[in-house]
Amino acid sequence: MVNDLELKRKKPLVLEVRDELERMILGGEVPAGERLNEQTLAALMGVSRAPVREAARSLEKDGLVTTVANKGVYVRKLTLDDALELYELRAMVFGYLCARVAATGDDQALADLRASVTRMAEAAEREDESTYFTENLAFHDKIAEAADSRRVANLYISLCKEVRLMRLRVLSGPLALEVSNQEHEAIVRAIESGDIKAASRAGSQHHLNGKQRLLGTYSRERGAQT
Amino acid sequence: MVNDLELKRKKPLVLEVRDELERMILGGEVPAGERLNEQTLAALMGVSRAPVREAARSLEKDGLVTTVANKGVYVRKLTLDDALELYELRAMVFGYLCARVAATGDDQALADLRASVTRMAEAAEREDESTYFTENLAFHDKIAEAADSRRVANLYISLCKEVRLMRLRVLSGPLALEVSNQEHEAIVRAIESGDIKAASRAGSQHHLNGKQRLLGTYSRERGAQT
DNA sequence: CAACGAAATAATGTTGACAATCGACATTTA
DNA sequence: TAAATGTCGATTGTCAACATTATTTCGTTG
Repeated sequence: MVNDLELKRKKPLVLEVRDELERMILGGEVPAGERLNEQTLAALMGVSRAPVREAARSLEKDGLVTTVANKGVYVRKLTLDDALELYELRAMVFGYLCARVAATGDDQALADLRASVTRMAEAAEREDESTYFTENLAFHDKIAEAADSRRVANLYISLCKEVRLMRLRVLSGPLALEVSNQEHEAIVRAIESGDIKAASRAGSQHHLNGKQRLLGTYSRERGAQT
Repeated sequence: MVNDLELKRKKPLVLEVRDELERMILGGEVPAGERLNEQTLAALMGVSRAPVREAARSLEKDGLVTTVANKGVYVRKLTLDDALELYELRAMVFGYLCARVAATGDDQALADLRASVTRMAEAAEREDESTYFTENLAFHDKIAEAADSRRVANLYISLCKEVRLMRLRVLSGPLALEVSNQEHEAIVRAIESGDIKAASRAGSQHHLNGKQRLLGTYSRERGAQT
């Protein structure tokens, strides 16, 4: 079976499958707790089970799925406590990354970060949550890249994906976007000033504030439901 | 005792292979940077290539090996900078774990920790580095367990294994053992007192001190070599 | 003699088939 | 009727063989 999709593939097949699965999970196409059937997925993507297995193991590495022996892999279900822990862990790691960026100051990276903040400000102005969401992810990825520490950067990116499992739009409403981007602004300023401690604090605080926002939305939802 | 073997066989084959590979790597049987040949290892252990592949991917998850597409998996080679970063990351994560143990205070766990410190003190007294080394690992694992946060605990255990890739005996000499165990004592005291901040500080400081000890041995070695 | 290139070699990537295992349902028995 | 047990179906775990890719070797050529 020769199709154009096969001709298009330059990347290893496992990565294709991995990205597709990740997209399905983070996009919410498969609900949390759902089991991923190997041969069903393999047939769906027109590949064998082996790449699907490997991709699933790769996703497990990022905490997106959990594997149970002889039973299969399940989309991870996050409890509120799990999420809160992830926020604290992310805060620590992100603070570290920001500190490193401040220490190794790269002009090009800083310019990119500034531009990203500007784009987010514009999106916030237009109340364009979708664009803000995408640009927000890119901003954090840029900092991870600029920190020049692949090990920690990968960890941070993993943690961000894990959090997305909850599928909560903590950043909703024009005010939330505005406040969030002010924190980005503070982070960039701290990095620009070269103040390592300040950069660490600003980075940590950003995610700790996110944790508070999460708690806020949760208690509001619980209050509204009951 | 054939039954014991049969029962042990119940353990998933992949885990058997994984543990064996991990032992070989951390034990130094295969040097850093060496390529792991799939079929050679498979033949060596009397299994197929599939379990070896999966085990290798599992080790990659823990940062012990790196995979290069179409080339194979290599035992990870740590630079000094990598190691220093790992020490800082470990310090943050361990501080978090200690804080959680202090917050959730479990009497049984605390008793175990105290007993562990006592055993290390005895080993240090006897200048029994091997026993101290083993008990030291167990002590840190116990804290990770007691923190009741599997996600972070797994991360911490991974980081510890990664550091061991350098195969440096930072803890050598009776004085080093003594000093190190005083830090353990301080950690346990902080946890017992329920002072969350103090526990976090003591935990972090323990690994930051380890970082300094690492730097010390490195500069000494470099000085001796040149 | 050096340098380039093609064939040979050896390794990983991928596949389909077989075996082991688990959960569910049916059957038997007290 | 309820508990225990046996059987069946579905799914993961494992294997050996094939395809593809990277490396090495060796012969040819400038």
